[in-house]
Amino acid sequence: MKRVLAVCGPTASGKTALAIHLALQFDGEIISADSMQIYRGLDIGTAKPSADDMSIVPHHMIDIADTSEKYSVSRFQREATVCAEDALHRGKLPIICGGTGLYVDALISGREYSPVGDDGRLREELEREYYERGAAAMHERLAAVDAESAARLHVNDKKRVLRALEVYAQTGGTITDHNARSRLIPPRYDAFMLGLDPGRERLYERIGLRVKTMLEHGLEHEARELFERGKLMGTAAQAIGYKELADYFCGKVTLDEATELLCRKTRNLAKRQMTWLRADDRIAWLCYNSRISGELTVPEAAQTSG
RNA sequence: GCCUUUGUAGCUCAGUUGGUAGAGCAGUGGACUGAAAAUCCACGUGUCGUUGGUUCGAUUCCGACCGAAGGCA
Repeated sequence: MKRVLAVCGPTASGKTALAIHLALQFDGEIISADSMQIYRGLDIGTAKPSADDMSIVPHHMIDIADTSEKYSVSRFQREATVCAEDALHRGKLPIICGGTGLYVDALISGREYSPVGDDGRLREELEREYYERGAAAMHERLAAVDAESAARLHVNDKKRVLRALEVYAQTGGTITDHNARSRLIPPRYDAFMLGLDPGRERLYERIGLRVKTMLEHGLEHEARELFERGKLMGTAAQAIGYKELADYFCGKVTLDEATELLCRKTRNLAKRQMTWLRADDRIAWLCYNSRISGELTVPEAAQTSG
């Protein structure tokens, strides 16, 4: 089976630096699996690799969408697979590097997403009904057609309840069936997955420092440009940093408050990322040593544990 | 110096007409199949500022003291 490498870890754990070292050592190319680095213009706030980094090692799946576009896992799966295949054909080692666990998994595992996407109209309609009739009513409706999904999903899990209803309405089949079939598809790559875990305390400290650096590097200016041009829509509007600063530009909060919120949201994100990664037993966790700069060397990377 | 307000969970604050207290946020754990930097779920003992008094019983009433904010001199 085709072999690939994956570098996983929460935000600010040093993935980018490690991936570049590995790419240089093993003649690899980096495939970013990050739902926000996808977007052109979200540079500082997403800690995108520098132009230098990208000139040393080829990077894929970065700057491929406009911030006004919708993006989705399924599109990522399609496009990133093309990149990985292309790299393999050229004899390069694909190194998947990114903090979006769902995207990493979408590329490695065989799992396929439901053939139907977000049909704007239908989703709008479901949303409207959700507000008119309430969460319980929608959950009950799901239970009538797909009892398993209903049992699995919490009544308040609006996003997933609505998606399950959407899939049923468009395909006539349940998402439960689709998922079951999807699970049987073998993985598309033999992936060796490395995990980076600095530990909670150190991670939070690094996040604080990173936010400070981002602001020094002009995050406010970058965010203001996008904000004033009304360019942040859909998925990109969810990007941490940009949305907090937008509240500041609107005068809803002070810059200090926005900064504090930015740090907090990033910490919340890192925690969720760790929850996702911990549940993945394919990951080999690295010994995270005292080199907190993130400049891990390859021999250190080879010292896997767990 | 006097008067008023105020002191309850890491933070912001509810509350108990006297029977030792609860929300939001933070934090921790978990989930996650076309929004995933999103979304959802679970977890709340803290000398109720200190110290006397009244009371069967006080965080709740009264006094003193300490801290904070405001007002008057």
